[in-house]
Amino acid sequence: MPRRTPDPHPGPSGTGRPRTGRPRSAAADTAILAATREALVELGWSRLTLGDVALRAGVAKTTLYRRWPGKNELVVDAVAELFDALELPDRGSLAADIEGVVLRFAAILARPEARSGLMAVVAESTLDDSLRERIRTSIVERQKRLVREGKTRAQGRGELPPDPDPEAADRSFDLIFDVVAGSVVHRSLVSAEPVDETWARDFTALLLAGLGSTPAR
Amino acid sequence: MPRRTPDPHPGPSGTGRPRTGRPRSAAADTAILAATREALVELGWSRLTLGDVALRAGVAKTTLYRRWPGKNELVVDAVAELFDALELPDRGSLAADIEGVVLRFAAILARPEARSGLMAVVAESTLDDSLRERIRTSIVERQKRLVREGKTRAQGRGELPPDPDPEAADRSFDLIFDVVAGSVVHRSLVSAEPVDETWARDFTALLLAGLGSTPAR
DNA sequence: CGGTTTTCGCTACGACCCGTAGCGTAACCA
DNA sequence: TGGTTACGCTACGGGTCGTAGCGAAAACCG
Repeated sequence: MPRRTPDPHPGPSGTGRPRTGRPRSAAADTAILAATREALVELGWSRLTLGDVALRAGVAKTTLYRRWPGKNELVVDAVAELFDALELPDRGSLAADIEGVVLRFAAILARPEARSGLMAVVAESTLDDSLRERIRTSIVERQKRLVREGKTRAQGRGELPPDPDPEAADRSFDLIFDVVAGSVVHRSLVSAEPVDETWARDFTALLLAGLGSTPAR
Repeated sequence: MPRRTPDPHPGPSGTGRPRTGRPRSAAADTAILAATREALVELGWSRLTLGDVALRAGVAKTTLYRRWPGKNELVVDAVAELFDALELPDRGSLAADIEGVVLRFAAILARPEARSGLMAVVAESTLDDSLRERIRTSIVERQKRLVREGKTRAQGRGELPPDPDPEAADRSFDLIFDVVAGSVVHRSLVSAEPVDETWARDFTALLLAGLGSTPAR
């Protein structure tokens, strides 16, 4: 179930994991990550303690520290699993696809474990390069696939013009990703107002046609 | 200098602040808020302690607790002051105005005290209604003025059509605010890539014309 | 099978921070 | 000059941190 060796936290000696000796329990990994999300729901980020997580997961606190360096990395992995469920629906038109993925994304962000966990680790990552890299590979890069998929699909339908060159295409992917994800996150977490069908429709209209055309459906 | 009585944290007795007795030191307020930002830069959110802030500010820890309920509220106020410096430049066209405010907003977000502080309090606010309200009034609502100002200015120039009714105008304000602020924040903090002139230009083009037209300048 | 290696659960520990209470002093007002 | 509130300081119980040390369990290997 864990999509990669959940991990490492390279043991005190050597880099690669040894192939001899007692293997680590995979069940413990899933139990710990589930317990982390559960604790995030009930306690939020600041009151979440690793001792409590270990208790919920039914493992010793030391076991937890053998696998993750600390709270930050643990929560990144726990939250990343939530976003892996995201998929891009094929509803026949670019507008309908965008509306669909916006609503699905918002549904994940509506869950308390995602709300309190995501922003907290982003905040911590501003002073921790390795944590930032972990977020990048575990969450950000993994979800950019949705933009690539959606855009090429729209180009195949003829709804969007092809990109002039690959370099411009990459810039375009990154820009669209930040605009879509950023807008939904900001609406949901900062403005703290619901991302409902009405908002998704208005947002999609703005993204497709820009400010120039008549706003508000 | 503090734009409102920095606050309350209503004393043990009564609601309004009494007009008798020794008044609170205004200098202490500014010193505490400055010390908070300083500590955010050096320590980040998680390692910031109120004892340390009090030490830097040259006040007793108890003084700090008499004015703010806790770390969350203190950081909200400390960060809010940073965003009050934001202004909307008048560069003659809607596109130039947007590019300008995006770059100014990004410049504030580039400061370490804003980066680590803002996301952290947003994370905490997901389980704390009063904190969310404090963020709303101290930061979010205060900056929406930029959108209102920019949009009405553009309508005056004839660059944007007038809104059909006030209710639609409000929805439009909120939408644009979330898109602009959210995109810049996401690019800057989550994707962790620079908001430079190139990105600001690309973003503005997308916001004005939408995905339909040829992307990438 | 006995030996090796690594993980696991458990306990205990010093270090740090929290948030509050208590007290004497300082500043302002009537 | 009293009355009232803010301030600095000290001290405290309570909680969490991250680590060390131990014996037992679980895999691999000759």
